[in-house]
Amino acid sequence: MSMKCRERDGWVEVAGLTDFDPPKTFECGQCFRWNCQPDGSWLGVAGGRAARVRKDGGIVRISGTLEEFQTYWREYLDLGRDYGALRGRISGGDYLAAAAEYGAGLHILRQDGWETLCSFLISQCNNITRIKRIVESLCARFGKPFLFEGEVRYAFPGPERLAACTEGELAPLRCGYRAPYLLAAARAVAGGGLDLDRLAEGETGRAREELLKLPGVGNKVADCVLLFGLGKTDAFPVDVWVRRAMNCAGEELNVSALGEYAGLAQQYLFYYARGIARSGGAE
DNA sequence: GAACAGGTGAAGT
DNA sequence: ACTTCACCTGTT
Repeated sequence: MSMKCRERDGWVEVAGLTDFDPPKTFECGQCFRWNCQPDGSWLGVAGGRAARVRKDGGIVRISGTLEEFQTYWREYLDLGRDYGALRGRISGGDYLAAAAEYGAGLHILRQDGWETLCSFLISQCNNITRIKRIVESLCARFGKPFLFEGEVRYAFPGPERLAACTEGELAPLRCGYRAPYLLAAARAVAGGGLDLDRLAEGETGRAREELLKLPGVGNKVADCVLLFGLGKTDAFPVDVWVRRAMNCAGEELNVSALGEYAGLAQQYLFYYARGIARSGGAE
């Protein structure tokens, strides 16, 4: 897998990415700030900046400079990992094989831990539309504004900013009983009691234990934060969709045997199960 | 209007 | 250890 990049007309063009599919990556439920635009590009905000991503033929285009690509987007989009090779090593029966085939091109984004924690606290018992609305509202109210393509966008607010809020100030977000969870998480991170960067460097199980201490963080949210926000590819979040997929997959699928990249298998299962449901098939 | 939606935590068996 | 229920809100 070789990747060739060059900068042209405000975009970075990357050739040779045979296993990166923007729609699958942005629609597989891991992120909430990427949206498909009328022109077919995906517009997103991450790391206090914004970009468009698109793929035409075999060329992936990411707006911005080569410098920005090399220092941020390349890692964020996890373009250096050979997903094709990983997929070849996943084994767990016919259902998982079909799911992996279906999800080929999906990448696990290397998102910010704090943003991921907040996003998945908000996600509980919620649908994607509302999750996205609440996250955007949170950013618009408390995040740092910046210009992108002449329009104002908002960075995800840092833990210090949120820690300074009262529950009343969060009320307009309409996130209901999740508001106190956000505040507690913000205070833990801003106060230094919870160091997400340090957790990312340590062992998955240890990081999980720490996350589970937060109110509103159970197994599902903790595993999503580990996988999407702390780079722990062995984390395996189980939600309603994955549960359904696992029922279909039967005993051939042994989660504990999936090992270091169990999380990738989880993403394939999630995307497959939900994709089938959306296209009207049985679960 | 009731039921439900990508969960959690407390309380009851 | 396993089951049931309330939790805030928006949508069907």
